[in-house]
Amino acid sequence: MFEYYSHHPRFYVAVDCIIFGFSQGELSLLLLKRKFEPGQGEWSLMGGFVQEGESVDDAAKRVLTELTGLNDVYMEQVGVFGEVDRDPGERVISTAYYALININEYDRQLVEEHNAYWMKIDELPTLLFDHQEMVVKARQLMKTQSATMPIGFNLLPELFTLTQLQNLYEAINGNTVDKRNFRKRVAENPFIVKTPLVDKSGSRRGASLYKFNEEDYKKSLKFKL
Amino acid sequence: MFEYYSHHPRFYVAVDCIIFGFSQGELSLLLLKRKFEPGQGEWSLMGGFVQEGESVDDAAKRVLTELTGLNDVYMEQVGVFGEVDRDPGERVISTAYYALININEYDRQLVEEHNAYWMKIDELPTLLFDHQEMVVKARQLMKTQSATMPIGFNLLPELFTLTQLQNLYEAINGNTVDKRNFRKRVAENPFIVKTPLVDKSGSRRGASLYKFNEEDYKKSLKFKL
DNA sequence: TCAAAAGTGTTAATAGTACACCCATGA
DNA sequence: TCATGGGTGTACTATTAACACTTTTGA
Repeated sequence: MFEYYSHHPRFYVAVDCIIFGFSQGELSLLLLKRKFEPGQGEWSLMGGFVQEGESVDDAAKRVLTELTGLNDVYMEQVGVFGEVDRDPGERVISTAYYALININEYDRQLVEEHNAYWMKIDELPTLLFDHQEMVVKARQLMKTQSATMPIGFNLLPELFTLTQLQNLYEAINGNTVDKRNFRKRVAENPFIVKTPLVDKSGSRRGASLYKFNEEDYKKSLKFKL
Repeated sequence: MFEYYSHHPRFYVAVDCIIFGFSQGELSLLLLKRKFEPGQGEWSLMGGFVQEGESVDDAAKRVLTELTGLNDVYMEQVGVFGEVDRDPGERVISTAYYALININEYDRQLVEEHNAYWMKIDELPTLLFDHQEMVVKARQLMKTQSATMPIGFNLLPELFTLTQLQNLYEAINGNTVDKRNFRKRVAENPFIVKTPLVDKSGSRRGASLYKFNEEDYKKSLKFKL
């Protein structure tokens, strides 16, 4: 086409996914024990190569679906990792994305086929290449974004208790907060609404179930917790 | 090497730079009036292709130096732009970076050779491809980062008055703030230190010149303005 | 009846915002 | 002497943080 492009080199372009899940008050990542070279036997993020006719964002979605069977998952771009020797096999430029999934809803068979396991975020194994760095950056970004965007709900079931929500925010921020202060903030948030339903599984007394009203949020696009 | 890679397509990978400058109380971007196809005659960001043996970050630095003659410039990655048809000539995956430079210190001849001009940030021309989107994302990111990282000083001379500093923060945040409140915040910041020097160019009375103590900042890595 | 989680208000401390006048100087 | 930008303090408001006991109910 234009001569402008043709003297320049071309590169393999990949995507890698930092897949967050939440259960039992703890954040986890879905990691692969690699079945192939390079890095066979090592732990890595789920990744894949960008294809012709596919945007980078779409490649990330495809790769996530290949592993989890899920569509319409919340994903955000973390950044480009473009060091020359980051992959010892060949030069590959990779874009990291984080994904937030409901840990109860993925396709267990696909995950098993890929040799993938949930690992608690504070007990992660050593990861190959620069995947460690991707995870650090993804955690940081997710934490920042969760303060001003209602992304945490992607990690919870549609109906959740306030204790679950508080545990989630504590896990994301790596702190603990006072229960009364937390619930006061929730009460001030017009998009977190109480349902008449009660979850009896976590206590004898039972806890009210809440949901996030996404429709109303989309009208205002303001969120704070 | 590994067969793993070889079936996958390869892509041109580029970088584009959103170059911020500050003078007369206004933020500007350094933009090119393109001398070549595709997009000849249109306005664009300064860009270039990643080369073999060069990291993506290094490509961004090189491209910035090609235009401005400056080294050691503050740059941050804004994100990957990977839509299939974003460049009508060929498929190019581009990573945007923003750069903050002291508007008094670039190489004017190089800039002229590249057909580049400073354009006020609120009077930008229409940009080609998805460069508009890159600029929006860069402005947003820069604004966010300037609240918690001492990046604004890259846009100022080493010695600056408090009025200049206030004008800068107002330009970044798109607001105006009370002078006394602003100066109170500055006084609480241990890294912004008064020098005995006075700038008589902006007023009859003269204004004290301040500097940012980068050494002390690096020891604490905490910043707030 | 008691263990275990749910639920509930008030007060103090801190941070942020609003506001107006005098000062120093060169032309 | 006066026009211009530099410099300063206080009172009010809003937000955030600290803190402890009662309720419900199934085992």
